[in-house]
Amino acid sequence: MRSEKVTSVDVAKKAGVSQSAVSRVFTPGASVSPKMADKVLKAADELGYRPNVLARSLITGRSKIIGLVVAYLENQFYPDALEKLSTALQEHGYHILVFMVSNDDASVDKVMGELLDYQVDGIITASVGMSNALAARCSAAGVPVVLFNRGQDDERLNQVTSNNLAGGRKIAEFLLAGGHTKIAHIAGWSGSSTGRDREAGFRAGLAAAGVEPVACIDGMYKRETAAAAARELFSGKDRPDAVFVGNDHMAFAVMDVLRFELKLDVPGDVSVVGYDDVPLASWPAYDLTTLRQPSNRMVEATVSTLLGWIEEGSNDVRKIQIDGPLMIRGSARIPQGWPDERL
Amino acid sequence: MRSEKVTSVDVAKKAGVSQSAVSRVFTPGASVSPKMADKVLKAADELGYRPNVLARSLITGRSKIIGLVVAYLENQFYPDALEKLSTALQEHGYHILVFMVSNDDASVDKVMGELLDYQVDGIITASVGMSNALAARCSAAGVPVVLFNRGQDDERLNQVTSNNLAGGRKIAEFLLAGGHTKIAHIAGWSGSSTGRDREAGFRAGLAAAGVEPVACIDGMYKRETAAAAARELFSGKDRPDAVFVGNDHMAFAVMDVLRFELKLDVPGDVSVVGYDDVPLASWPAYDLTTLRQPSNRMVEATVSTLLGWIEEGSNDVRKIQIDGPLMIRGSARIPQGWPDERL
DNA sequence: GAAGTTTCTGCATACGTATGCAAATTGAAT
DNA sequence: ATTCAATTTGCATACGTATGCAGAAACTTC
Repeated sequence: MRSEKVTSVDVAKKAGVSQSAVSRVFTPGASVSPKMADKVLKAADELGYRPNVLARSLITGRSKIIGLVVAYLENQFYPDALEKLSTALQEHGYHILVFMVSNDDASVDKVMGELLDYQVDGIITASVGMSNALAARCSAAGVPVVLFNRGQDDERLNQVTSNNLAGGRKIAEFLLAGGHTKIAHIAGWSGSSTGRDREAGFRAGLAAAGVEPVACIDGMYKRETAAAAARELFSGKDRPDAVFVGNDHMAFAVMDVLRFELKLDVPGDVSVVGYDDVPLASWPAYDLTTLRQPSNRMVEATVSTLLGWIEEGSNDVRKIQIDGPLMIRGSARIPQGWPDERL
Repeated sequence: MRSEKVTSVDVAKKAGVSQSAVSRVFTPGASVSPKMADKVLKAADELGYRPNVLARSLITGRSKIIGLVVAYLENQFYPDALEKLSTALQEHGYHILVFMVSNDDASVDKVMGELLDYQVDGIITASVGMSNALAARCSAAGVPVVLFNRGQDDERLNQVTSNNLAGGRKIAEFLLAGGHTKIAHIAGWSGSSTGRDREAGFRAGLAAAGVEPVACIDGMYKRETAAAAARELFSGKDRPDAVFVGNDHMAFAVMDVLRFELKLDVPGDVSVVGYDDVPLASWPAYDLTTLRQPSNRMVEATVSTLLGWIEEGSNDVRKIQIDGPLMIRGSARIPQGWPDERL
């Protein structure tokens, strides 16, 4: 009942040819005559032979495996990205090996070690940073890294993000145009470039009109933290009339608190704007105005960067920023005559 | 700038021992003297040596890779399960290789072939069925399979589900006790055992009280299909006063239609009950009454089954059903004195 | 049909590790 | 010190595949 592996040697024997011939038939671009290919494929088919990827990778140095490091899948943005990444890579013959981490350096380091043990051809980190030591190790091992939705200064790391600065600014302009005067921000985790950049862009946008946010709290990209922040900001008498929340995942928590705990009307009493445009944002229950991170294009950029390094030996580090439109929906007051970018 | 692999041979040379000695130091349970271990570990450390998992698996026949086949991650139940599965397996030294499929046999067959090429130690399919031919191939290859959240009659396939029959019945009883008289069902995909079992249990529960559902539509586990079904069911004059929706993901779509398109009150006009208890179900915006699939225990059962086959050579096929409680929330009328199972 | 060119094939070896076997070392017991 | 057992080590080989090299075969061209 144990497995009965069929190897290229078996096929060779059955077809009456050499093992190398079999190998060549299954290696795209190798030199084989049609006759040979026929013979071999027939034998292979009868035996149910398929090349062993692991053995192959031992010799080619290519495993066809991409390591994905991710901290949590609760924020819908990430499963969505994972699905798209996996599908896109699959079309190129690669597959994703998943590594869950908690977002501290020790955990990332440990996991990344295991990752390299698998001889992955490349690494994608989703919303996870890397220590410099680690970046050095990957670089030394010749394994390209793309930070997906996270920036970092290291000169060895590719990165793909949305244009968070521009996005933050656009949201500031939108809220100002809507006539809001007391504008707050529940920010993304300050330990992340995305959180910092969105805040910086947002502040810059307000500052251009001589405005300052009435409050700015780190929501840590967590529902609970964001909810607590919302309670703090909006319980008092002199509450803000608008809030930009650092991502949709937190924005949902904030809206829940505003509506169901504090009985405030959104957008009547408070305008709420998020960031990401996850599928849930367009569901009528939230109908959230939010800045879209174009995950399709981000995935595309990630995959092409990675494959460029792996298959074409590229070695220019790319720091890609992709602009996204503001998705205007019902959770924030819409300024008179504001152009809808989606049109 | 290309990679400089350091192998066990390098370490052996540096430590002045044989390659086998190095191998043994890194093989748990092998016979090595403390002195030897010290020498080798020191050399390994200085060179930054780590064993090559792929080369190792070539010889041991164990890749430490588990293939996960999954159709879509939009339904929050699956990313949640994926996260838990991955974390649990990681603790045992295994990792998940992801394969996305569309849910038709051809796609599954193709992908499953690639899967076996990677010499995976085991396969988990999440909400995806398998052709018999495929089951046979996995079995012949000695690769254990666990169907997660999907049942199938094949005698070679392990499976872990919630008790869908009991769950469906429990929901019927709950709705009947609430005094509902016109009860409809927007069912899970009829091509899946979960969809069929939930419906069967639900019908049985109603039948026990001499009641029949006023309507029963296949929602295909898709938002759009479920929404269309809701429009059809609830647009007319003589609308149902309760609906059991085959999973939470569809139930959210149904609630959106009821509230925002048809301006009906939930649960005032219509009671809605879902199935899964994904995190979103407990958010106040939906506050969905739903039957919990205990994903923690389902994951635990999946992992222990799989590891039993892989590491202990178990070969009894397990068909595990796990009971879950009804999570009573605000989307359905609560019968007088109905016991809260969670207490 | 001979010479030259191109295409194809088999041989041998390599990838990085684990493991059976026998030799070498250690330790215990006399 | 000597014998015997137990432990540790190195040697050689195997896992399943890809590929450089040289020879064989096929095809051109005159």
